[in-house]
Amino acid sequence: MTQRGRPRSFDRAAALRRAMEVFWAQGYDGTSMSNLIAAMNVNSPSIYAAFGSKEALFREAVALYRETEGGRILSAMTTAPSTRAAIETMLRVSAEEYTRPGKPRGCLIVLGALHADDGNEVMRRELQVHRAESLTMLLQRLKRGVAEGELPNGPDWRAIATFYITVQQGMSIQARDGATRKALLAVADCAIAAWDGLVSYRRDGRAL
Amino acid sequence: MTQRGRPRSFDRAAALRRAMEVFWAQGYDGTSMSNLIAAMNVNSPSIYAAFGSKEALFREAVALYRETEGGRILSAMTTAPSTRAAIETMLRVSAEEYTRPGKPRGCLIVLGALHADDGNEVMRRELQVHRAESLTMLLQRLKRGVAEGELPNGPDWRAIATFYITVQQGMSIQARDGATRKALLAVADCAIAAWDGLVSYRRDGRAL
DNA sequence: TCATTTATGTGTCAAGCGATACAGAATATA
DNA sequence: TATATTCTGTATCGCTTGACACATAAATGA
Repeated sequence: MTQRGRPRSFDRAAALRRAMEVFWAQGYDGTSMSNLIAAMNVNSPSIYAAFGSKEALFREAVALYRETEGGRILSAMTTAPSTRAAIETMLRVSAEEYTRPGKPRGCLIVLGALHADDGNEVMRRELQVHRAESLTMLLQRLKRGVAEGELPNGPDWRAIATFYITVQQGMSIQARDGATRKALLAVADCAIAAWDGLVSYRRDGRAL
Repeated sequence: MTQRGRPRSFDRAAALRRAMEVFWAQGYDGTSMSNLIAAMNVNSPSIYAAFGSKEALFREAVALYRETEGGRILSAMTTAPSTRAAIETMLRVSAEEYTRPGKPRGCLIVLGALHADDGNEVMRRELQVHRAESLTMLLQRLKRGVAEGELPNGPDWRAIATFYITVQQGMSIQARDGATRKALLAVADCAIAAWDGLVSYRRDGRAL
């Protein structure tokens, strides 16, 4: 029993990529079905048949973003030789991803649904969960460094992880405002400049 | 020749404050006239008579925000005894402002209109200008430190100013995601931990 | 007292929103 | 070839959006 009925006349994966870019550039609320119809070059009944709803389409777009763009940040982080290099790589690859020519600037997951207006509380919370996962993964990387003896046990690693995630998220806004790749890399360098001081925190929580 | 005609039956300043809080919480696009009518407790013809349009109302709301909430950050920065204290104060006051109980979290100017959907390009650009001004003011404070001999002439002060603004903007997103005031203050501490290293940058741009 | 001026509440406008009903077209199975 | 199945384009649904027309209410000035 193979495929029944009239075959789909458009490339579902390609259409999803287009949708992802529109959501990425304009956010969930800022993207209308008209925008999607134009970008995907697919009429709305076919979009609904293939993806279910605007909400479901956004969910798939976010999943695709995490696999592709977001995945490059993560994999770069996990293959780094040291904890410090992992953080540095995360920030530097983020700077590059957020300023790719021909692509929307900044991060879809950070900028996609920040406000809780009337109907989009669900999507906002889902992106919030994804953002929280980024923190968790960075924190796990730090704790691995501690477990392996690379890093001391004293510092507030959660605070440090939060700091670097905050810098990364701020870079999304900077990218949206037109910051160059070079400028974002300089921001990453500045953040890394804090590392040595942060790692050598004393018991009382103050820098040496 | 005093006031002619029927007097206004609502407090314009109070209604503007209410509007500001709605825009602050939901953004420009995310806020509908229905939301404003409900929050301000004023019917739409009266809103249009008093403020002109949704766009003009948002403009006034942003101006009010800058005078009040934003003003507290700036004045704290200008009265600081040293450049380092100015930056530290800016970040710490930001952490406090972004987590005031009973108020929307994060910064109206940072979060108010990030996307360029169909009709709001004008407001996005205006907020962008305001954000650029924040960078300019911080940079001027740094250059003052250099001029007064407090700081050396070598470091890329624009990059350093951009770094601290990036942290501040990232804090808006963190605040939106529910970060506690304590957590944001810890982020500020981490950012400040970078200061000494940044100030002592060598000619070649690498840390000592 | 009465014209003038300004603000108010009711009701509504055209346009756009997300989502579908429907009939026809294109495939697989029987 | 006949039938069942699935996708396509047209056209439109009910609803919300930002904005405003209109008649009325409440003030001042002559």
